[in-house]
Amino acid sequence: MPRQTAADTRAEIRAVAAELFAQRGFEQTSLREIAERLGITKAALYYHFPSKNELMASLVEPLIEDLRLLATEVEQVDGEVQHDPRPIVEKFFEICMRHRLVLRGLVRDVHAVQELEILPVMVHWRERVDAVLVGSDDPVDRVRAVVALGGLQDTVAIFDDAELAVVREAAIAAAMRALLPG
Amino acid sequence: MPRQTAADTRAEIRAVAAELFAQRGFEQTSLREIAERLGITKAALYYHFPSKNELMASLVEPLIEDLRLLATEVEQVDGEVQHDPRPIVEKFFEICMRHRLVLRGLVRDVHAVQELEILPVMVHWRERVDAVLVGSDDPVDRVRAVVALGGLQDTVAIFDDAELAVVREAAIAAAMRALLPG
DNA sequence: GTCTATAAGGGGATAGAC
DNA sequence: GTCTATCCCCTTATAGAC
Repeated sequence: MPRQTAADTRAEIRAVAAELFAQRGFEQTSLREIAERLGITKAALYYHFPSKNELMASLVEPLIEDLRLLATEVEQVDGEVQHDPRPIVEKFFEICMRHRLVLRGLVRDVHAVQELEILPVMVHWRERVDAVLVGSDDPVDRVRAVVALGGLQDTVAIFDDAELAVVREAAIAAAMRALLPG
Repeated sequence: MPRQTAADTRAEIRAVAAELFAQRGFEQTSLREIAERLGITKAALYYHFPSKNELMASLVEPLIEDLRLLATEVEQVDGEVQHDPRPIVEKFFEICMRHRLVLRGLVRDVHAVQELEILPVMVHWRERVDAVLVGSDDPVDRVRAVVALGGLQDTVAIFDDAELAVVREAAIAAAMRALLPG
């Protein structure tokens, strides 16, 4: 079998891109630097991805999809039975963990998010999850969900991977308390 | 009196820069665009600020100073009497409000923060406030402060100015609950 | 699949006229 | 105080050879 297939290179480009994006943000990561790390040239990147935006979008799409799935899932359950917020909070934390490299990149550079037009999409799904969590779309209620989920997102962005495993339960517990009506 | 003094222009540059930085992040805001909005040229900016970094630093310094004051103040009170976390949380929220334009810029582009070498400083003061709030510097305890203060910071970044006045009390209450030992 | 070479444009910054 | 003109670097992206 070949030592290096197109699929391999594509995966390696995505991995290096995700790492650099997490460190510097999208706009500050140049195709030159991605290529240098892989020992290939910029031009070679264009064989695998038609543009830098397409490359970025291929990293962000799985996060968007997971948020969309969470929102639609919790809305269905919400309509049928009395919901318990804890599983939703836990699932949101897992999504942040799974996509933490991309998330750090997004937090560090929202400009790319605007260019890719994913900001409205993300805000949309977050708002729908917020509404289920607090049972209302009034800002005065929603702010509890913003503090809870925003606090979790910051936790994933601030602590390193080893610490995250340790603080997981305490972070979710803190978010649950933030959610309670005052 | 003159229609346009140096101090006026300097203040206008800072105001426009802060607004653009909040929208786009630091690196994505070019001197060209700042100059265009003011109806002057890039070169004219260099009469008022020696470099782009100096201009950015002049926006961020007041925030840093307020964080430093908060940290040193709460550490002194902490040593003398049993502290009540609520005034600290309220003061942190006020600082976020006062510097919300700069804060939005920082959240959107941490690369400039690295370049200006203010990230270690901010992390330093945040950590010291965290330690006072939870009475420990163990990550498992500290994460409660990260969720609480991070949640407040996200609130200021997400809601617009009109909404912020309304959700203020609910946000602080949610942060206070996140802070409680689990 | 990857290369070299190059186009086209934006960035920060400076010199010197007015 | 602000201008015009310019420098040099870096960026994304493309054409065409191998």
